[in-house]
Amino acid sequence: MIDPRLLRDDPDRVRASLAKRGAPTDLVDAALAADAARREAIVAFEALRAEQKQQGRLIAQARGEEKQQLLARTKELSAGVKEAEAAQGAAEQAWQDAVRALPNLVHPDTPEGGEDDSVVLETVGTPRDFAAEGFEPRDHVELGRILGAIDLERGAKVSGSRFYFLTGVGAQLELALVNLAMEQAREAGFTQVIAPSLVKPAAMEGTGFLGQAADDVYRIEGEDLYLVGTSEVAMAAYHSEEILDAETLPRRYAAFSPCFRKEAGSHGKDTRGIIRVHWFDKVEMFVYTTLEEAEAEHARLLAWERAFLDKLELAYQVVDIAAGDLGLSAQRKFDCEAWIPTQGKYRELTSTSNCTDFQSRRLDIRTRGESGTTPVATLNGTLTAITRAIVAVLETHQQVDGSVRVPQALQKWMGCEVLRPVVPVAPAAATEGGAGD
RNA sequence: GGAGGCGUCGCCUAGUCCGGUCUAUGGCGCCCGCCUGCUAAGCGGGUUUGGGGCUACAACCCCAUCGAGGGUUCAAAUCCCUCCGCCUCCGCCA
Repeated sequence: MIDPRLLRDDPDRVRASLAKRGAPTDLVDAALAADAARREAIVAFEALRAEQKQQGRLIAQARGEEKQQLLARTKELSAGVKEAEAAQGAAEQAWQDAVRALPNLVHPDTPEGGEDDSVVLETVGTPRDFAAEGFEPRDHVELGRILGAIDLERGAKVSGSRFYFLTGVGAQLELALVNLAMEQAREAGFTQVIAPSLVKPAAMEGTGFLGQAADDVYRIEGEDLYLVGTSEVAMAAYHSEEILDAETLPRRYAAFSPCFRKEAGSHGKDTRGIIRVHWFDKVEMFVYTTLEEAEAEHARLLAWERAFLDKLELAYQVVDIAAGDLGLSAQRKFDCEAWIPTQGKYRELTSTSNCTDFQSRRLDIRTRGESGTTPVATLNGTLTAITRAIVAVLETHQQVDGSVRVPQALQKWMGCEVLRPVVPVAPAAATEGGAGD
């Protein structure tokens, strides 16, 4: 939630931010009206309540006749207090709803507009040129099959579409990626965490995932629990309702957890393979820091994401996500998109968001500064989302005979330099006009 | 799953039976000041959090806050109900 004081003092700034996202600005007027109504209700209730308390003090001291008279009078007051209290509660709730509906203010440098307006900041490495090498790359589904790494048929049989089993070197790859990510995080000073993937509504709500993203969230039937789509949810709620000592900031966590997404509204998109699935595992960086440090920390998170992609020896680009595509919580978001050879394009592998004080206000996470307690900033960034990392690694480092070269950094965790087919494979098809062999 | 115990403003703690200067006690820690060669001790003061009024976003005043939410009552830390969490024992399980 945004700073209510800012809303009151400078509503035009909030309007401008909404406009940049392409969202309706009348939300601001609704929130302002709710704020005025709320304060009015508070004043009314508190006046009555103060009077009631004062009377109560007199009654405690009074005796006999005098006491009876006072009692008669305060009985009437009591009803008024109850009424005013209920009115205040309702006004408070209406105000909460109105303010919480407002998305975070966007960063001044965030590109205006929707999905198509995101800006590529940098391109790193060069996509591998299979044509020059003279063979047609296999996609990760095919590679997964011949390496015995990914079993999609049985995933569908057991759990349905968009599910998979990682087997053999596939399972090894997941563990290797997790280990590599956790090792990097540990060396950078992160605390490693294994986080729960079932959370209470407050955690989901507080991180902003029950807003427009609610359709994508699994809820457990008959229980007041949700399956998280990212461990950001659990890690943001981790310090909820706490005041963190300033000396302990920044607090950096690298959390492993499974992630679950309904992928509602993406029917027909990425139906093949494990690019878009209902469940995957992920190592997520999550940071609590001061508002002053947030932007610099965001740059650091991006650098750590890039360092990891470099270790996987991938070609990728860094994208500054446009305002309309930020989601409720983020002030700014950078995606790292890796080149997927058989798709001929860059696809999101990791993403880092600066949520400033938006989540911490909702979850009540503060720090004690010179000017009293203030909300902290929260930031998150993917170190590795397993399935997409596997797709990029398999497709990028494949060889003509169906084997896959293991990036150097992963070799220590894989215990080998090359993944070899477990079934007989013909050499990949030659590209037309390619060098051949 | 069953039985019992507990939850008070950083930590510990008084208060809860029997509702009313509880406007929450005391200690520890911490902060400020005094004293003092220095330190310690001693002495004095301060020290939950959120919100509102008024404003210089100060000072001051007010309201809420005793795990959470309801209820009873003129009045609730205190009585009643529901929920949550922790501890002990039993059962079960990985």
